Amino acid sequence: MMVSSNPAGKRCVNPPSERTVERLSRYRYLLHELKVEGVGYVFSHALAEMAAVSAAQVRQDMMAVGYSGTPVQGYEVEKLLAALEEFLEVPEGKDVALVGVGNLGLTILKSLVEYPTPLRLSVAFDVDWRLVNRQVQGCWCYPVEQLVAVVRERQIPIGIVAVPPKAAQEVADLLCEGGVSGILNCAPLRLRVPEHVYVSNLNIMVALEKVSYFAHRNRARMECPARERMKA
Amino acid sequence: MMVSSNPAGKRCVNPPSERTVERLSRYRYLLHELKVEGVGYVFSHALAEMAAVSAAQVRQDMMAVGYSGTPVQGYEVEKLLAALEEFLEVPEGKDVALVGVGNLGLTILKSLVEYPTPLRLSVAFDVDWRLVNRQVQGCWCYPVEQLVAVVRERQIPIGIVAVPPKAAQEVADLLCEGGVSGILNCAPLRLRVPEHVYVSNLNIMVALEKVSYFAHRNRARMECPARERMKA
DNA sequence: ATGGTCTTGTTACGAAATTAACAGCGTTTG
DNA sequence: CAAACGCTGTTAATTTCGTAACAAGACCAT
Ligand SMILES: NC(=O)c1ccc[n+]([C@@H]2O[C@H](COP(=O)([O-])OP(=O)(O)OC[C@H]3O[C@@H](n4cnc5c(N)ncnc54)[C@H](O)[C@@H]3O)[C@@H](O)[C@H]2O)c1
Ligand SMILES: NC(=O)c1ccc[n+]([C@@H]2O[C@H](COP(=O)([O-])OP(=O)(O)OC[C@H]3O[C@@H](n4cnc5c(N)ncnc54)[C@H](O)[C@@H]3O)[C@@H](O)[C@H]2O)c1
Repeated sequence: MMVSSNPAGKRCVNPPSERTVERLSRYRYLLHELKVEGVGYVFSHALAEMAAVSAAQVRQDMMAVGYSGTPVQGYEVEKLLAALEEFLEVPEGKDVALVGVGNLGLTILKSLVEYPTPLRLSVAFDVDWRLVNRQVQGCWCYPVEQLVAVVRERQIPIGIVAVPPKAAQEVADLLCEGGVSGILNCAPLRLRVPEHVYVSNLNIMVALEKVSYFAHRNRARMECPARERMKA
Repeated sequence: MMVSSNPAGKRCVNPPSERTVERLSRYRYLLHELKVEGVGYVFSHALAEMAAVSAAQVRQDMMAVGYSGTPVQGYEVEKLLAALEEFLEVPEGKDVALVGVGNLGLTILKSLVEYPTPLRLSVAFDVDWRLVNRQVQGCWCYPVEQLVAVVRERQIPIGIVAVPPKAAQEVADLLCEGGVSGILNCAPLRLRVPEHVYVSNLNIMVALEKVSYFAHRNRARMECPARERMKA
C-alpha cells in the first residue's frame, strides 16, 4: 500500500494526467482561500463542491498526492495545502518570463502578482521601445534582443508567449534557445518546439464558442432527451 | 449510414462532447486561416498537424459534423468551413455581453473584434463611472444597473464574467435574471447558477501551473521511462 | 466501554474518448 | 482500360477517465 509517497522519487510512480494536475492546482487555490478564512478542516465533498467535481474525484486525486486526511475530521487545510504545494513544486525554479507586454501580457502580469502561486513573473520582454528598459508592475522589461541571454543567465524554466500570432513562433524559438522547458502559448497557432519542451495552449475564443454551443444546447434539452449534465 | 446529417434536427443525434466542440472550434479557426491563404483542399493529417491532434481524431470529429470530403483530394476548405460554421451555429443568437471592462475584459473585447467568429460582443457593463455611457472599442458600455433590462430586451444569450471575484456571483445572478443561457466565467470561483445555464470556467493561472509541473516533468523523462507524449 | 455514525483510502466497475484498422472509392498512371 | 495508390468513412479495440461501492478507522453519544 501507500503508493506515491516515497519521499525522494515521488514523480516516477503513478504519473498524474494533465487533468489531474489542473484539478490539483484548483484545489491549491481553494485551500489557500480556506486558510485565509481561518478554516481548519475540510471534507472531500466540501472541496468537491467548491471545485465543481465529485467527492470521489477529490479523494482519488488526494491519493495521487499522497496526503491522508483523518477519517472523521476530513483534511487539515494547512497540511493538505502544504502537501499540494510540495507536490506541485518545481525543483527547476519558479521564475517565469513573459514575452509580449500588450493587452493580454499586462493582464497576466497584473493578475499573477495577486494570485497565490509560488510562480513568480521575474522578467518581461517586448519589442516596443516605449515598454522596454523600465519597470512594469514591479517586473523589469527587457528588449527582446536580450531574451536568450537573460533567460539563459537566470535559468528561467517557463515562458509565456503573448505576442501577435505572426511573431509567436519566432519568440518561441528564442525561449527554447534560452533553455526553457515549458511554454504557455496564448497565440492561436501551434508552436513548433523541441521534443523536451512542454507547451500548453490557451485560447479564450475556443472557450467562448464552447459556451455558445452548449448554452443553446442545454436550453433545448427538455425537448431532446440528452444525458443529464451540469450536476448542480 | 450517413448519420448526423438530417437537415433540421441535427443536434439531437450523437451529442458531441465538450472536448469535441473545442476541437471543432479550433478547426474552424484553422480553416479560416487556410481560406485566407487561398488553400483549396486540406488532408485530415494536415489539419491534424495544425491542431496538434491525430488524423483519426480529425476524421472522427468530421463524422460528428456530418461533412464528407472526397477520398483523394481531402476536404474542401470552403465547404468544410461552411459546414463547421453551420454546425456550431447558435439559433438563439450570436450576441455576447461582457461584464467588467477591466484589464481582462478589455483584452477580450479587443481580441474578439479581430478573431474570425460569428460571435459578436454587443454590449458591455461596468460599475466604474469613468467607463460607462460611452463607446469602448465599438461596443457600448452601460452601467451595471441596466444589465438585466438590456440583456433581457436584446435577448442576449451569453455573458462573460470578468469582474473581481467578490462581485462575480452577484454579476452572474444578474445575467441569469436577464435570461442568458451560457456564461464564460473568468473569476477563480464556482458560480452558482440555475440548472439550465451552462458555465465554463477560464483560469490562466491553472494553465500556467500545469505548464510549470509538466515542464519540469518532461525534462526529467529520460531518467524515468514515462510514456511518450508530445508527438511532434 | 460500546455501538453508531460519520469520514477517508482503495478497489472495482462502467463509461467515455482516443487510437488503430479496414473497407470503399476516386484519381492517376502505365 | 486496368490496376495500383492514397485518402476518407466507419467500425472495432484499447486505453484512459470518472464514478460507485465498500472495508477500515476515528469520534461521539449513550
Ligand atoms: N488566448 C486568448 O484567448 C487570447 C486573448 C487575447 C489575445 N490573444 C493572443 O495573445 C497575443 C497578444 O494579444 P494582445 O491583445 O496582447 O496583443 P497586443 O498587440 O496588445 O500585444 C502584443 C505585444 O507583443 C509585442 N510584440 C510584438 N512582436 C514582438 C516580438 N517579436 N517580440 C516581443 N514582443 C513583441 C508588441 O509590442 C505588443 O506589446 C496575440 O497572439 C493574440 O492572438 C489570445
Ligand atoms: N481567468 C484568468 O486567468 C484571469 C486572468 C486575469 C484576471 N482574471 C480574473 O478576471 C477578473 C477581472 O480581472 P481584471 O484584471 O480585469 O480586474 P480589473 O480590476 O482590472 O477589472 C475589473 C472590472 O470590473 C468592474 N467591476 C467591479 N465590480 C463590478 C460589478 N459589480 N459589476 C460590474 N463591473 C464591476 C471594475 O470596475 C473593473 O473595471 C478577476 O476576477 C480576476 O481574478 C482572471
